[in-house]
Amino acid sequence: MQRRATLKDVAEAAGVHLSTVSRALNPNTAHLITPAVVEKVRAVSRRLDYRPNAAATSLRTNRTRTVGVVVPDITNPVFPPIIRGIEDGLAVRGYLAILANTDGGLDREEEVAGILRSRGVDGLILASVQREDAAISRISAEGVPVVTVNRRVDDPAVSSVVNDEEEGIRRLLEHLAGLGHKAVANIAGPQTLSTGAERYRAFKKHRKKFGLDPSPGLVAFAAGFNEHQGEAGMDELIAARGRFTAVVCSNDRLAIGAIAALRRHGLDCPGDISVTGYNDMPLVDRLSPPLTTIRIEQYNVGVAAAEVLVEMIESPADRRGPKHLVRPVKLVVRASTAPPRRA
Amino acid sequence: MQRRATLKDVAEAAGVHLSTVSRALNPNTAHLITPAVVEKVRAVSRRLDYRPNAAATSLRTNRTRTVGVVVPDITNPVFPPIIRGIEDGLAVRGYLAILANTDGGLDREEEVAGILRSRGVDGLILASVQREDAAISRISAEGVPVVTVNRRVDDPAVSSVVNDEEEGIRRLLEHLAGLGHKAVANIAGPQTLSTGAERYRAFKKHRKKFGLDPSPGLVAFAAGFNEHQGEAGMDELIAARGRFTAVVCSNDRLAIGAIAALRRHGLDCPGDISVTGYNDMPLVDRLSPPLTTIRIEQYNVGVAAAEVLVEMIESPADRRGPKHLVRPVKLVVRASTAPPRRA
DNA sequence: TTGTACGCGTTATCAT
DNA sequence: ATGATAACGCGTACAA
Repeated sequence: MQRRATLKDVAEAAGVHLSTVSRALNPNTAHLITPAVVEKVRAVSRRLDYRPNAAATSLRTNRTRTVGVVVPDITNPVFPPIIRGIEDGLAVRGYLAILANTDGGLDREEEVAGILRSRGVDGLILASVQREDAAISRISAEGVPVVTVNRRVDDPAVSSVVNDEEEGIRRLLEHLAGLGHKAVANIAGPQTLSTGAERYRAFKKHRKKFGLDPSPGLVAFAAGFNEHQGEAGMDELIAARGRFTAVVCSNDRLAIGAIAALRRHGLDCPGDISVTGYNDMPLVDRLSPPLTTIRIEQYNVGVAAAEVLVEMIESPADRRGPKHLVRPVKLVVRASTAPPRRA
Repeated sequence: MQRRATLKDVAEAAGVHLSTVSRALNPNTAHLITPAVVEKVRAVSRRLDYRPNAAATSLRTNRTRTVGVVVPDITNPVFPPIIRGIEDGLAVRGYLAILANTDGGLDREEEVAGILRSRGVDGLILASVQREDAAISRISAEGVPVVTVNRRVDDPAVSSVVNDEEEGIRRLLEHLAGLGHKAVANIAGPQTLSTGAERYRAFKKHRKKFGLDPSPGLVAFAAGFNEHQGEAGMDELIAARGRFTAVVCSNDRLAIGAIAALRRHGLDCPGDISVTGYNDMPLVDRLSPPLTTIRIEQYNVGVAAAEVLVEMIESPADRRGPKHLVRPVKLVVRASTAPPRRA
């Protein structure tokens, strides 16, 4: 493993001073140098395969061109497309992503953010936040560029890129009402997460607008966005003995669990009960039945978050207002929804 | 954004010399310092929330405690669990992962590896390699710690952590033969990838051992590990008009496509044709029919790769032999396989 | 046991 | 237009 070439090596080989090389190689300062010299330096640098030492650069500049990306769990199918968008969005701007998982814990998130910060990341993209997230508010207030993605914190000072939750739920209820459903139940997600809370709020609001049965027994709250909680939620709805012909689930995984529970109770989806999801995760189009759901622009949400963050990083700290982007969503109708059975 | 505390700040606050602080805070050198002083320094350091500047440290030590993780596409459901294993394996050893996607291109992989190296990563974990991968062989030969995961390169000098492909295919064929199948077709994966090649080799070998029909018309080669190629492969098998009652697919995504093609041809799985996958990706247990497949220890493979890499990084360069780990696999029988229909 | 001093590879300021 | 030089924050060989 031979030593990597440094500025000094290039300078000696090119017969100029080290600082001349530095300037010639830096696009922002190359104009200060005689074109011929620039050419020569470039040639030598290429010949020696010179690569700037990132550690030295960031020691000087206080920049790493690296950002921390924090997710609850990369294994959750919602996140990979978002992460991919983030990485691509960062890459075109010359940034790299360090990825970390928190498993949803608030303290673990703070710990991870700390580790990332001491590695000198230029900013943080967080998919792991809860609505009340004091640590994140504090970090952001300290001037660290931060943007949340997919979810947001209640504190409006923290930038975010999220999906149009209200419109998604509205479209689902419109679809179900259009099919003739009068009583639509809801398996709501965790209310500590903006996604769970906003979808639930939208559910209540638009249920009323579409004239659907407002009985409180038609709502079950899931403690987490997973299949197990979806099963439990459906069990709860059935045990409450309310009458409903459709269930809006706060995300796809809850819907998958809900459908499994229906099956366990000898009920057919969509024959007896229609079920909807949210997110349009990979493979939900291949389930049985294929899931009617809301497609979010997972990839674009990621790209947008990267853009917002890089802009924050590269703009002067003083005129950095928080930015809040809301991405559009789309209704995808598949076979898990059908008109209600005639009474 | 107030300035972060440095060694100097701590030294002044503690009334000792900067180098004393450095030693006191470094576990390897703390024993050189009077316990009382160590205590005091630690206290002050905590009070000032001192965090070593990673750039400065790595400028001195030539270490970043960061490794590059290169995958074809994080969006492919096979990879997230592996990546999660890698990250957890790295984290406990104090390393962080920078993630990058290549979309399968060999030149893009080399480019990415270059970017990562110039960021000073201590090593590389590659899930993206092809069997012939000159760039990787060269990088590894230059002394950069490298380990491939899930796949391997033909060059045995490059360390790897892979799954027991032969045993997986053997178990599948044993299962199918046990059900009474006599003619089992194969949708083989890309032969440029070790997974595709090894599974195909094992298929030929064990097909013979189990006395199954060896007709060449019973094999279709897929150009990629995706649903689309699975459909095309099944179309090809059907068009070839060979007789078979089961199809072993080189991975789950091919199997998903194959089942879709069967349906398109008016055939039932497993009624008319049994189908098997490989990998046991998330959600394949919820498909219709739930997929019989081989479960690989995705998470553990990742953890093992992290271990191997860190060991390479931290052991003296001279006695670094390549290491090759093969992880066991498990047959998971679900509903996509059944006895052949009576002739 | 602790202090001194140098250098890691850059960027940026100053002078020429 | 280019050269000299200080400084970024840390680790460590050497001296005391």
